[in-house]
Amino acid sequence: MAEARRNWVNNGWGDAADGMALVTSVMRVHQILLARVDEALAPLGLTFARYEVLMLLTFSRVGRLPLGKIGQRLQVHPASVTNVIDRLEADGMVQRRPHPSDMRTTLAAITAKGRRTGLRATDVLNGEVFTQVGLKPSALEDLFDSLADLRHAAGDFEILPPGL
Amino acid sequence: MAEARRNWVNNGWGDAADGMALVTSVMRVHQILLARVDEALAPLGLTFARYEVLMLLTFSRVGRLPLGKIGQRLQVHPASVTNVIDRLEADGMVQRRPHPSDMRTTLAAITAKGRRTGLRATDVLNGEVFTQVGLKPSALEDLFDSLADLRHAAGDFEILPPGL
DNA sequence: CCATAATACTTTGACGCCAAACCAATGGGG
DNA sequence: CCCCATTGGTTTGGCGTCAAAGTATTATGG
Repeated sequence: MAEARRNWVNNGWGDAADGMALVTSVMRVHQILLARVDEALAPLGLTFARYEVLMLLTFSRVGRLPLGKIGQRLQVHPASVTNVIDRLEADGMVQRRPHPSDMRTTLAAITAKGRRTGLRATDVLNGEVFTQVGLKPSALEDLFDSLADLRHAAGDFEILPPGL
Repeated sequence: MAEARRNWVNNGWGDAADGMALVTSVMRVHQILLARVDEALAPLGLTFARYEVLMLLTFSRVGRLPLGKIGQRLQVHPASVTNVIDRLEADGMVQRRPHPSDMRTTLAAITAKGRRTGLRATDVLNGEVFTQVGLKPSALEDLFDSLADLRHAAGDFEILPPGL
């Protein structure tokens, strides 16, 4: 990593070296954290993608959302949503239901098993990952803020739910 | 994102809220940056994974490395290396060669086309991504340092090449 | 010196992500 | 009122990642 940065500078790309190093760094940290999360979730039959959907539904008022809404909130492609919901449904954690008035849209409704599993997954993640990042609380907050700056600079806008 | 953090606090998981927010944030930033990079590289027939291999070979003394070494340096699974090299070889940017003394190992050797494409890709990335992260240089460095701290806390050690 | 362990790569299979093409249903504008 | 654009999901196909099993080859210990 430091070596790559050196190579950049030595080739006259010094103005881009820090950006390159940052991008590489983010890729690596992502890889590390995702591995930690997925390892912690594996015993519950979940992945991070599935877990995110479960929690999104858990925190929704009625425990059900249109697939499209899920994609928007989690910022993933519709095809990915279809895929994840397929698997959650196969595991009985979610159920597809028709939308009462719009026959185009499909609702994903979380089941009792889905809620149970999501709750247990949260306990595991809180204990094994989220509280074990390895940075002092203040450093952790600063890091989050910097990443938020980067997201905003990239045009990543918050999609607030109706009523917030 | 801020909403998810609120949900954590409201459920008595306040001690894990910042860690959760950080993990989510890293996932999102990774998604944003990878999309930027792959979009910039697409016209050249490259992806970030392929680009990394190309640059690793470019900066190696003789332009050739054992596949296993590539996996170690880039921190990816051997199967991923096989996969990426397959594609680079199909595009004529790399060539598999037998190791002179150890018949088990395969060397990946970069071709002239590989070097050309890697160089052009670097120009594009430097101009369109690495210098356009959207943070002040100082903020960018701080962010990199924080991520480095996190990596080190996670036991991510540098694998220096022989002679550094 | 040979049987066994370790190393290097490939294959297969599962998962995630995205783009493009494809249906089904809704909703305007003529 | 009907045609057509838009919206919502699914399908297909391509790419990347990893784990586990399989094949070769090298290295080692009895």
